[in-house]
Amino acid sequence: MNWNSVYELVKIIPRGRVMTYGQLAKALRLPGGARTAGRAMAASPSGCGVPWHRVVGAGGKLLIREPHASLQRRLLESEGLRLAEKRILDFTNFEWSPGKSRRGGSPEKIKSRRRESRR
DNA sequence: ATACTGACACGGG
DNA sequence: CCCCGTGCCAGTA
Repeated sequence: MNWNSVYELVKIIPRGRVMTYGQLAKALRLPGGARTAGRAMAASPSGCGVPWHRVVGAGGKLLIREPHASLQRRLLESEGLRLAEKRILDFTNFEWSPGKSRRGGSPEKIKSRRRESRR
């Protein structure tokens, strides 16, 4: 599969922001949903401009296992994100969506938008 | 070719 | 709040 689209989207995730696999899948309309997004990220070339560490599980959960888990945590902390043992604290404040390129340092509150797509 | 696993998400206990 | 099971697609053995 051509994960190029996925990588492109991941590349445009601003520093200090994160996106979930599900969101990625929805944005690109990937068949299979988050699973496919996860696969794409797993196949993402290391150290090639793809900030894979900015992609996390739903709710900001850190699903990646070692040896990349430590690296991801370190990178996220480096970007100013506060991390718990298994998830990102205040994740809702850092969740980024394409189109809402809101730069300004302090993320605004995100409205509770769930279940938008209803066939 | 089939079977199993995997950087997921959601529902239920 | 936590953990477990299922559905999904693609890649590898």
